[in-house]
Amino acid sequence: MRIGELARRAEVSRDTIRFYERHGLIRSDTDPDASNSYRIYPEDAILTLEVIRDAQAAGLSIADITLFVSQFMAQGGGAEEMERFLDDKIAEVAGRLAASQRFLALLQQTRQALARAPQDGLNEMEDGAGNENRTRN
Amino acid sequence: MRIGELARRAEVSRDTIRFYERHGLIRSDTDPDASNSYRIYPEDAILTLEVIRDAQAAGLSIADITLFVSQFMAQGGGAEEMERFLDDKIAEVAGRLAASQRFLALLQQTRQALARAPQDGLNEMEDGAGNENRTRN
DNA sequence: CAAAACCGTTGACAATGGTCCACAGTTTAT
DNA sequence: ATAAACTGTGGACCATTGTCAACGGTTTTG
Repeated sequence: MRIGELARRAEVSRDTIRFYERHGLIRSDTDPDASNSYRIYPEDAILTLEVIRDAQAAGLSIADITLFVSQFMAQGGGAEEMERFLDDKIAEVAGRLAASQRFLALLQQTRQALARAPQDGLNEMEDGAGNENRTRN
Repeated sequence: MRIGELARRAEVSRDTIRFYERHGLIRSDTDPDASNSYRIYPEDAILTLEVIRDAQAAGLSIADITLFVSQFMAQGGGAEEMERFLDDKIAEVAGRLAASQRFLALLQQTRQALARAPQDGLNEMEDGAGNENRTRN
């Protein structure tokens, strides 16, 4: 598949694909019996792009994702270095997940309070949902 | 409290606090009966900084957090605009949360495969954990 | 009373993650 | 066969989220 099709199917821009490729996240080849310089992307590039999306949502940098994808897509023995890396990232992502859940709850509380009291602001929020307002600390 | 104490207690740098303040996330006052120009931060700035941390982990930009915090910390009637904003952010964060969970599972699978097969790479991963490898799509 | 630690302001710098533009060549549709 | 759509390359540019260095003033500590 060529870059345009990949871009359409994975819903990212061509420039983004090239950016990822420069950073080692995606791989492509040239068709040897072609006179052009067009690059051919494997089908699984779509999957890779989906993984990249999720990894970014989980807060990983391009550099980290590069490392992960190379391990994930490769056949390569287990290095201890890689184990440490994965353990680190698992802890990191789990932490961010917890923070996101806290924040989502806060968003939802705030939304509820707004719906209940379209007039007076949010101080209607009953402290029954983890909102211990430790103002005096 | 002055900036140094806030920085220590909330575990962010002074520069970061000033950066947030310039962007309207944090508020402070000057002590009127003081000859200096030192700013005084309220106790709840610590809470605000904690919320900022969670919100960032959840993927919000500074601009979005500014909007949210102003609504969250203020007494101000419910604008429909704010309701739309909150609904948007709830959807966004929920989406990222799901993506993060998918990615965390992938990380854990990869880690497991690495532990099980320290030699041969990951192709030992049995497809029994949501790894439908739709290469031909 | 000094020195050390703190404070505010300004402006430069940096890393990250792209996006855009101009150019020239290639393929596809009409 | 010709226009429209696609492709690669190179480099400039952008927003975001801070961080750092320098300067002069203030407070606290020894």
